[in-house]
This record gives sequence, C-alpha cells and structure tokens, in this order.
Amino acid sequence: MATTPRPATIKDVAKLVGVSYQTVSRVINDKPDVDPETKRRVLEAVGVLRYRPSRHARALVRPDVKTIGLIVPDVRNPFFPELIDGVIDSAAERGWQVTITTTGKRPGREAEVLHATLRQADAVIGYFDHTEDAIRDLDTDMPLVTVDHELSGPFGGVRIGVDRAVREGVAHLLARGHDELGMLDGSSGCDRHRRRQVFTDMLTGLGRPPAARRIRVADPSIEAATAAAHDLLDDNPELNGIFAFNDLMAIGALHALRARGLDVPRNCGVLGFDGLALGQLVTPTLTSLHIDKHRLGALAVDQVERLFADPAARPEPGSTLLEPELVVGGST
Amino acid sequence: MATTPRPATIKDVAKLVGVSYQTVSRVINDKPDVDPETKRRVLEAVGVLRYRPSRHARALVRPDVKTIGLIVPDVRNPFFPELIDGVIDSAAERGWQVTITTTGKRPGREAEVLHATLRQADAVIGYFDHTEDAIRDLDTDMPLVTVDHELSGPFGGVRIGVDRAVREGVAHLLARGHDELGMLDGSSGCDRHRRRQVFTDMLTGLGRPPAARRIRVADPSIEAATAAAHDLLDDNPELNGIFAFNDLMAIGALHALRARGLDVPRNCGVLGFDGLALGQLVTPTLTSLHIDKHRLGALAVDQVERLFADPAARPEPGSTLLEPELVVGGST
DNA sequence: ATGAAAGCGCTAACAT
DNA sequence: ATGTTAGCGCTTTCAT
Repeated sequence: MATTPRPATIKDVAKLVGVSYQTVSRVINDKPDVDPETKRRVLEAVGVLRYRPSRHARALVRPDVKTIGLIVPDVRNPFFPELIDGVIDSAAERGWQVTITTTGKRPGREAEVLHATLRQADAVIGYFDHTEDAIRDLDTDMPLVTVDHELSGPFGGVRIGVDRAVREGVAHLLARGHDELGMLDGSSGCDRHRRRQVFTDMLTGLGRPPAARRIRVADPSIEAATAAAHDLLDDNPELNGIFAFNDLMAIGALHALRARGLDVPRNCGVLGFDGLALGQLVTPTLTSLHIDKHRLGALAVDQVERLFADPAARPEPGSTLLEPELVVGGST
Repeated sequence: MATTPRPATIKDVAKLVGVSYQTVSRVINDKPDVDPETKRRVLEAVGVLRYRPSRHARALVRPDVKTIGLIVPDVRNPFFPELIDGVIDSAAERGWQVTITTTGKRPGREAEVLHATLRQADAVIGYFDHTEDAIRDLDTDMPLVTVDHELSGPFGGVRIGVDRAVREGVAHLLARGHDELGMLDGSSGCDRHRRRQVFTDMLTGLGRPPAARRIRVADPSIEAATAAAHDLLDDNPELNGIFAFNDLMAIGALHALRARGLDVPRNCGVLGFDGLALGQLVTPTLTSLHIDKHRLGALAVDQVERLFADPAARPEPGSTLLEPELVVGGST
C-alpha cells in the first residue's frame, strides 16, 4: 500500500470507514447526532489517511477567512516590523490573516508583485517606494490600500504628514542653535523629496536658502548615509546640524560625525525621521520625528475594512493622515 | 440597481455580456480563440461588476499556490525579521506564499494559534518559546516544522547549535582575560536554560563552578536585562565578564555597565548570542555568537518541502542543526 | 443516526 | 469562436 501522492479527501475517509461522506463531514465539524462509535472510527481513519479538509472547498460553501496581502520593500528594515505588527494585530482582531511579500530584491517589479498578491488575497496593503508608472497606471478599482504613497489615482491610502513635522523638526534644530543646516535626503521612499522640499522651503522662507551642496542624496541605509555624511561634511565643514531623511540615515550621520571626532550634539546636531526603536539604542539617542507605525498599520486595515464593505468606496484624499511627533533625544 | 453585497461571479459577467460563462473563463485566463470584440465586452463587464475570480474555486480545479503559515512570538523582536525574510525568500523561490501570525500578545495560547493557523495553511513553521504541554502533546502528524525547539515528538524541526557555540564563546571570554564570569539567562526562548547549562558545565569542568548568585534570569529584553545586570553587578562587584542569553540582554548589560561608569571591555567583557544587526550599532559593537537567521528560515522551508513530498517524512533528530559562529566585536 | 442530492465558482475536456 | 458537460471537495437542506 504505497503512499498516495494525492491528499486524502473526505470521500477516502468515508470509504475506509464504510459510511457516507456526510457522516465524516459531521464528525470533523463537530456536529451533533453522530454515534460515538462511528465518530471514533472516523477520527481513526482521519489519522490513518492524514486527512485534512481542503480549505478551498470549505471556503466555497462557507464564509471565508479574509486574507490581506501586505507588500513591503524589506522586512529587515526596522521601520517595517512595527508596521507589520500593526497590520497583523488589527487583522487578527477581525479574524483575518495576513500574507507578506517583499519587493526589496525585486525593485522594478512592484507592479508584478502587486498583481500576483492581488490574485491570492482579498485586498492588498502596499508600501511602494518606487513610484513606477506601472503602479501609477493601475486599474483604480483594485482592493488596494497604499501606505505613505502619493498616488494620483483614487486609491484608498494612509499618509504620513510631512509638512508640519519637518517644520517642527527644523524649528527645533534652529532653537537649539543648530543654524548651519545640511540635509541627507533619501533616494527612495514613498514621499520622495517631499521632506527635502519642505526643508528647503522653510529655510528659504527664513531668508537662508540652503546651498545645493548642503544637500546629499543617498540610499536610505546606514552605510550609504555614512558615506554621504562624510561627503557632506567634507564640502561643508561649517555645518552644525543635519536633518536626515530617516533614522537610518541619521544613524549614518552619527557614525560619520563620530569618525571625524565631532561631538553630537555639541559640534553638530542630528535630526531623524521615523522614530525607530533603534534610535534609542545608539549614542547619543536620536531626536526624531516619530511615526506611530503600529497605528499606521491599523489605519490601513481600517481602510481595507471599508473596501470590503463597499468595494467602490474611496477615501477622501488625505482623509487618513498620520502626523509624526517630535521626540527629543540626545542628538540635538 | 443597488450594489449587490454578494461579489460578482463568472456567471454574472456572462449574463451581462450575453455569452456563456466559459467564454468569460477563457477571457480572464487569456486563452486563445476568443473574438476580440467579445473579449472587449467581457473585460468591460468585468470592470463594471468588479468581478474578481474566486481563488478558492480556482484552487479546487488547478494546482494551488502553497501557503506556509509562519508563527513567531513578536515580529518587532529584531531576531525575527531576519528569520521571516529567510522564510519569505525561500518560499517565494518556490512560488509559495507566507502568512504570519504572532503569539506574543497571546502567550499561553500558542496551541490555539497553531491550530487556527494550521487550518488556513498547508504547513506551519513555528517558533514557540513557551514549551507548553498543549503543544508538546500535539498530534504528531501535523505538517509542522518547529524552529529551535526541543520538542520530544518527532516533528520536523531546525535547531540552533548551542553546545559548541557556548563553549567557543566562553573560551573566548576567558582568553581575553574575562575570567570572573556571570550570566544573564533568558526566562523564555526555545532552548530555555540550555545555554546556561553548557555555561555552567564548562566552568565547572574548568574547576571554577559559577556561584548561583552569578546567574540572573530575566525576560530576554533590553529593559529587563538592564535591571538584571544591575542586580548581578550589585551582588558580584568582582565580575569582569558577562555572558548574555541573547544580544538584547547583552545590550541591556552594556547599558547597565555604562550607567555604572564601567568601561567595556576593559572593566567587563560582554558576550551576546544571536548576532543581531543591531549589535553592530551599539557602542562598543557586540561580540556575539552569530546565527544565520536567514538561513534558519530557508532550512525550515526546506523541511516543509520534504513534508509536502512525503507527509509522513520526519527528519532524523538533529539532522538540521545550524551552528552559530563567534563574531568578535568591541565588547570583549 | 445516517444517507442522498444540490450547489458553491471555477476550469477542462469535448462538442458544435 | 463559442456552448455543453462534468467534476474539483466540501457543507447543507431534505429524506429516511
């Protein structure tokens, strides 16, 4: 009796026990009115055959567990675990499950990943950092909720407030006496260059527009930012404050400053963005514009719920905006 | 014409277009032999009705995308994103998807979570840190692969080598002159107290068994470990080396030592376990027994594949053992 | 307490 | 190029 490659079905179990397969159905669903002895024999057969009910066949005839597909660039980027945690928690409250897909190793294939995920999930929550035409041009009717993304289409989305936050952060730097400011901007990320725009506008409004050489663009990682910070300081030795696109880049700045023997915040203040837990572990601790990432994930799930209730529903633009909060650490 | 709450089916589309529903099937599956004009009209109706093919009905009649359920305590613990990344990458290579569930907020319910996940996935990879009877006593026939777990049952599992690693780490501490050793042990985690056991045995073998007061048990988090490290140092001021259950606890030790004005590694060396990326960001960088967590995830997926090939397959005990590697940082 | 029959939404032969 | 038929594995009436 060789092991059948095909998984056992409910009928296989029924045949083995010698009952009709509805009886088996009753047993595995714990319905009443089954002879205890019959039940025992069915359960035994289930074990022997390694029978597991097909969730697909089941879903066809009963209300199904909803599945949310979550797409992020890279789960190892410490920003995302917290977001993921928020999505999972919120989904779990509703009895939904979450499948995660990453695009990091496949940039330029975000649209492809999105479509594949859409096929396996009831709705998708996506954080895309390469605003590609492929995504921008997508059918607007998909059950898609974007996170922190400036899509032109009427997608449901949750956004992170940038303008007020950056102004508050820069004002804080200035108030602490960091008035010769440079910026480390990220080369990818959802709101690409928006943070830089506000930074520049604000300083310009104050009558001191930043020279182009005071802004460096780099991959938003610690390593790339460290190198970029060195460049920045090479070209602008007078700097006494750095605004970084995110906390990873801010940490890179910290590394570069330490390597140069400069004290933070005495010689140079550093301001990050994101408020990663990580920022509290480095020395000095990071001052940052803190995003409640768990909440961000929860808000996205809320949007999904609205989409389920009414597939045609589209949130008002900017209806779901999460404002970062300045958390002052030791780096300013 | 009110919006039907029930999602549109292939038949709804067919009716609207005035063709048989198999024609619709052809269109949405991009089969040949469809009149372009018919195709156009079908696609239009698909848009109007927001029709999305049921993945369950599809899965019933075609080879299905496999789903792996991954259970971890807490995605925010930096150990897990790397593990998750390994699982996702490995699964993606095979065209499988991964759903993630966390138990952290529901300790004591690991068995419950496991069963729920099992119902929604084709196989489960689980990291359980509360070796409960409920899990220990589980039906041994489940398609379950445990990670770093000492289950008595014949589950497929991947393990982390402890003995050789701890010996190597402690030998390193001693070689660096850290010969008055204490340990911060974790109160949870898969191989609970195994690391402590090897630590104690080794020192005992060297003729210097550690006094009980030189070992503190705490929740394996930075905060709890910081407090525990203070206790440890209060009671053992002569210590010049600390072996921590994991990197988070090692970082806690670093915090406590700094708060006490002690220099690491001059006054006291610190050895961690896990080799988190995080350990390279703290000052000094952490010496740690590095686990290739990405690989760990990949190995688990390999086991799942074996389970799919032969549901009765159970790996040889210890057949899948991943040996940590000592990575020397600045903390020793 | 158990069986028979219908049908969930879809794809895959097999017609025409 | 399109329609007909069968059947995937299961739950649910409805009988018996």
